[in-house]
Amino acid sequence: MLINFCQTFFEITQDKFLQMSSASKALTLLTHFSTARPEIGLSQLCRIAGRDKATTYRHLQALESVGFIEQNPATKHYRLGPALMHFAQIREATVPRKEAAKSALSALADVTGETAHATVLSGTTLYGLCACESPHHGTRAVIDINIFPLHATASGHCALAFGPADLFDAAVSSLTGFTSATPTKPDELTALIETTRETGFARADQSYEAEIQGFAAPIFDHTGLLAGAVAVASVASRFTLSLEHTIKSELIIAAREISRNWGGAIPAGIEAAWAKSVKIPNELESTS
Amino acid sequence: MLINFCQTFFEITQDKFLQMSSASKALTLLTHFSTARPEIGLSQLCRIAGRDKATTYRHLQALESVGFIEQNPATKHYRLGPALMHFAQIREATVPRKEAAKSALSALADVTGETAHATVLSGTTLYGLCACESPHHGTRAVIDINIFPLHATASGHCALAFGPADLFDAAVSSLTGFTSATPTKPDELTALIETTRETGFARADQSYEAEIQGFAAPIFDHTGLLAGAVAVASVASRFTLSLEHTIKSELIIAAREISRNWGGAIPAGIEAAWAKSVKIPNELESTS
DNA sequence: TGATAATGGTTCATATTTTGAACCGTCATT
DNA sequence: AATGACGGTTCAAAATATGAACCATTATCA
Repeated sequence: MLINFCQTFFEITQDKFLQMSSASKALTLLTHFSTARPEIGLSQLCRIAGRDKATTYRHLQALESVGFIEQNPATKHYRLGPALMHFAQIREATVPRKEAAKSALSALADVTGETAHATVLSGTTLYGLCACESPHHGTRAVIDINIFPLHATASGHCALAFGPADLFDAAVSSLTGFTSATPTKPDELTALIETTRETGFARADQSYEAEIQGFAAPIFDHTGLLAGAVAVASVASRFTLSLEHTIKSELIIAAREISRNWGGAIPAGIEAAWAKSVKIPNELESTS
Repeated sequence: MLINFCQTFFEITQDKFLQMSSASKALTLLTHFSTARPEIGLSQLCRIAGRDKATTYRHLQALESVGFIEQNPATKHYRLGPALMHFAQIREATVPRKEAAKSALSALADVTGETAHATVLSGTTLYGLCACESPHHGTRAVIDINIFPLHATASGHCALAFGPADLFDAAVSSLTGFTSATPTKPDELTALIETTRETGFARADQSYEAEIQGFAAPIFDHTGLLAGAVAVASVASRFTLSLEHTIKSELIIAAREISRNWGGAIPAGIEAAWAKSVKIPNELESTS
């Protein structure tokens, strides 16, 4: 998100820097490194970051002094440093993934008044990670399944839409019919996946359990690949357009937060799809 | 009294920070987090870092704004942030040191039956990179990935013996005594370093933890300079001359392999020292 | 319970640090 | 030999960092 922000709103960043601390300015340099562009020279980085050479140089020196950046002695280009490995290990020990998802799910369940849950993709299997029920209503969805069928659940459609391509073969190989609405033909499934890709959300309209409306959004981890999905299961009888809007808005927030906590970020394409399918802006928590 | 102490302590630390950039000062706050102390409150951190509360607070804000720190909403304490996972991923993709070291460490742990680990030197700090325990014995050393004291660990002695000269000053400035065998006088440390240079190995005889014998060999990267160390921590009670011989032989192999994977090579002088202190030839895989 | 001390967070005048245009030396290209 | 791109450096001007004192809450405890 930070990367997108910096690259997209490039002209604004100069103004932005006026109220940034020096440390933030230096650290922002790190966001320009990626697996696609792992090493950057001084002049090149100045151009990318849109900042003065002397300043950029001093920032790099500061970052190098604490091991966040190191210089390739052969090319004089800079790259991310070894200290990052060290701190990442402590971070992972401090905030394990499940723990990190819990707070987001709790908020999601609380605001929507419905049951929220998160799933994790491992190979071609989608496992339930944890669920959070809202005490708001007497009737509510109870998530007690461990393995989520790819073809019949909203989380599964997210995985199929944004995960590795080989998932589709795995899905069509067992198109079990759970309800009358379960997609049991490959074409039906393809259409649902296509809709999911267009909107950034998956919707399962009583396709796994009758009376349950499922909505899901994808989550990504540090590999940059789909790591799982976050979903809300609501009772169909009290479903409204207003609730749908709330669920979608909150799913975006939750998907962003969980991805962030897992060291990943929502790809720009999905953010764009969300922006189109949900009208309200969602930059609430940035640069607070 | 307490005030006096605080002020003198403060002036000392202040000297250390005089020539540091603001960004470095903010980033050094991160070094106070560890698996043993994963969350730190504001006041507590001020005491640990010996800095002003307002300054520390602003530094934390800066770090939080870029995701290097986050606040536990429940306790208001600070902990390492999610951005570290992101950058560590890119770093590892750029320079896959950890991956490169793993296989060698695994073999080292397997053959010696003891715990093997690798450390990385960044500035004047020696970080733990990864550890590999052998399932061979019930009791074994457990390496809590952390910062390795230069004066008290075998890896540290390797760094002092074969790394940059300014490490020695950094080491003598904090000669903390961990056990009765910890070298706490510069002269003692100098002697140990000298032995390390002569043999090409460092040996830490219960100088960091009681009952732990540490052996280490230096590893070098593409810069031609010392990059870190590879070490074996064995339980003192089952230590024998035969095991020492095995450890040294295997350390040579591991140090060569890791250095090679990191784009470096063992300097001829150290190879010569090894040849003298371990009788069997170890030129098995060279110039293949 | 009420007094006390510790906590996280904020303010503002002071002065230190950061900043960037211009500069230097080197290297590869023309 | 001229050119331009590169990494790196300098110094006056200006934005930024600093810390003592302050506020509001929250333990702590007599």
